[in-house]
Amino acid sequence: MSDWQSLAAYGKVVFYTQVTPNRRNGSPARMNDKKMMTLADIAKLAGVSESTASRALRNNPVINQATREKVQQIAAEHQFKVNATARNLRTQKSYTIAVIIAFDAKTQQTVSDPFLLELLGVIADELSQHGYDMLLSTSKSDDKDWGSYFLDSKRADGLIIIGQGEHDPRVEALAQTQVPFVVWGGRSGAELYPIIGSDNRQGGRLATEHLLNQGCRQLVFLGDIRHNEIEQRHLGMLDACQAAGIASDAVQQLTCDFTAQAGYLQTQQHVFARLPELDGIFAASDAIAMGAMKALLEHDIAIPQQVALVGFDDIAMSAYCTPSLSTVKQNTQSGGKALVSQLLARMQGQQPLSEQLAVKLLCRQSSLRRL
Amino acid sequence: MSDWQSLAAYGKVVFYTQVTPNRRNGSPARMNDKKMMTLADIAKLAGVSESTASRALRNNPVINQATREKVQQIAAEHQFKVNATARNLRTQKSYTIAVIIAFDAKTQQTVSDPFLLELLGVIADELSQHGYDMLLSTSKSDDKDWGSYFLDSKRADGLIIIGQGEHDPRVEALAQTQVPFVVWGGRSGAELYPIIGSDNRQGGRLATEHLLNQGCRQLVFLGDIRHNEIEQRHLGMLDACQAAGIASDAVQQLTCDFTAQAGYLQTQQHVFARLPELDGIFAASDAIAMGAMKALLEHDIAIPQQVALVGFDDIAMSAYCTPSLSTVKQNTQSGGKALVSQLLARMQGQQPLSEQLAVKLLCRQSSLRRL
DNA sequence: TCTGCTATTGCAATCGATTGCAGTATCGCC
DNA sequence: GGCGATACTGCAATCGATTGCAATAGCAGA
Repeated sequence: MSDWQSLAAYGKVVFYTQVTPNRRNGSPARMNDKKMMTLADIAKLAGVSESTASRALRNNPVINQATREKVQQIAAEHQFKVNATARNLRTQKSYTIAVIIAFDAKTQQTVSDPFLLELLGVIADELSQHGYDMLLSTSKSDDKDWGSYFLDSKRADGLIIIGQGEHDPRVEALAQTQVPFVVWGGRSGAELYPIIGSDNRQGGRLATEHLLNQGCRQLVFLGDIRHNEIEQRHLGMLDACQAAGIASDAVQQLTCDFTAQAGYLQTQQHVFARLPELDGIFAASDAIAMGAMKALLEHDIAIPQQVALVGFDDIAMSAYCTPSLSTVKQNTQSGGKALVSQLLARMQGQQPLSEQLAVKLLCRQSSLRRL
Repeated sequence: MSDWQSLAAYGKVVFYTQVTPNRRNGSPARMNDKKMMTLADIAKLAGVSESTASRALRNNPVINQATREKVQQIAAEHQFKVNATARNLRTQKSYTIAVIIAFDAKTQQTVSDPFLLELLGVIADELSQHGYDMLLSTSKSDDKDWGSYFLDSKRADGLIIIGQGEHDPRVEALAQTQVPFVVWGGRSGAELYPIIGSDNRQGGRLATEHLLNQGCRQLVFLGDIRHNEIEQRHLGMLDACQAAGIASDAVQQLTCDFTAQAGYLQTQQHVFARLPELDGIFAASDAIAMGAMKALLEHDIAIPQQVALVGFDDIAMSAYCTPSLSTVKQNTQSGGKALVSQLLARMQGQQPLSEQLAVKLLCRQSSLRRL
């Protein structure tokens, strides 16, 4: 922001766009878009009643085949589109799912974590494949509580909540409702709603086992364990240590936001002090890991020889930093699919399911000591 | 995808979520959410007519202050939310803007470029601040043409089209309509619709001047100039070279998608051949630049001493790779704001404006030869 | 020719909120 | 006490599509 102050001088360049008079209404004979076609117009043109027209357009077999085709053809000719609002009102459905990206109240920043965005993309595709539109909301101006805003107002038929889910009272509240929703995140235990997420604990275990295999003995965990998912990753780390007979005080946990910057700062402030004993870092996200990597490299600490580093997520950049980042890959593809299919199932009154998706360790340069 | 085949063995773990009987309908006395409150219910409870209730809720001053407060209070007590569908139908507005991320038909991949996603976030915030909902659509299943799908069906009141805009016939077609829409991208000349974007040519110029200042003389441009924005960046590069009296054949342009992978591959395949003469690379995006950086480092080419590198966008990671990436920063904040405000203005019948936003060169390690 | 079906189509109510216009108090003032 | 103005409220139409139920026509079988 302040970065941009120097630009005040530039100002911004504004052009007046040349506009066509907008009366390019096709050939003179046809007057296509006079006002806006309604079903009634189509019915009239086809010489049938509105009800017949409606049924014909929806391909209701009770209507004579010939009639159906005729109506459909006329509708197509006039590029008639059913008014979604009217339909929604009548049918009491919106064919829309609201996706809510909830994030920290403190770091009032816009959705940023690359992983979440990747997941978001998958969800978008998946929803559209099922014929649903997607209403996106970053719960910044969230005085309005989501549930009622989207559901009671009939803006959406269901909710998908993603975003690093610190225990959110609003979600708990939703669970008391019969609102259909699913959450991306980590299972904390006995939630009353379906949670889809990676097997974070297993991920933490895999990453840590790998670090231990590489000979690391003094570890740091970078991440905020107040978040369910992160807590699970941390627990997985402890699991692995315990299994390997490593003393629990050999693992230090440093709280850290989901940004490269946070990873960088935390590393500078707390990690260097523990050198040279410290020899392994497990970061709760790739962004954090990349920040840590930067800090380490700046201080000429060899990665992975001196300190081995593993991240989480496998964002696109991970393979392209230097050294390339070892990480625990989350399967966004099946994650997005699961979220959508569970929600849809739930909307049809089925029993809600939680799913925990398998993860996979990708060993790259940042942690592989023996080639 | 194939990455995941090995996981078939894992399968996925599924839990049955324990569900409360859902009849936790508050205290026995009050029965809140029997069916679903409607305006009529509120009116009845308040002892006024529907029309009065409606006006009261909208704070229409024609209604007695006391009446208004009473109705509002009752509505609040019962957590009544106006049915958006009904309102939209009646008022013929949806208070919704559709954001369309159009992308290459060939690289059928989901929205991925970090820059676009950042922009998307800003737009989301901005829209919600103006009281609009945001309908997000990745134009993958785009047999349905956007314009009619969203506008004619009254799903949205306006369109924002972002995504690396290769000349898209669909956009041109939209311009012939009176559909309100704005586009993020580069000006190609005489568009008939408002385009908001960075001053890409200036950006290209700045980046190139900087490279030349650092002593580079043989340059490569990595990017697909069929995209307006990229073409402008390339033109800016040529501008700078010409101004500096550099022969135009000293600049080679290599077509490249918007991914780190593409940047990596192109660098491997075509850049190495031109070493050691080649001494500067200007990449059309930071992702591309990071791919190129990876390839260079793998071949032990010193950055910036041997080859200096500049990207474009200033995505979050740019500052945290090693060496940190010099880049041309686009101002997503004002970009998003401009898109929204122009669209809203246009929807109110105002003359559409195009805007070109100032950019800023950030010199970091990847190009700064003298410290 | 009459009855009973079946195949089609249309009538009219409905979804829930908004709003132009008309109706009813209430009040001031002559 | 009477009249017009002012301040509120309510009636009823409307937005555009969907759908239960009734209506009509056509046809076969008795």
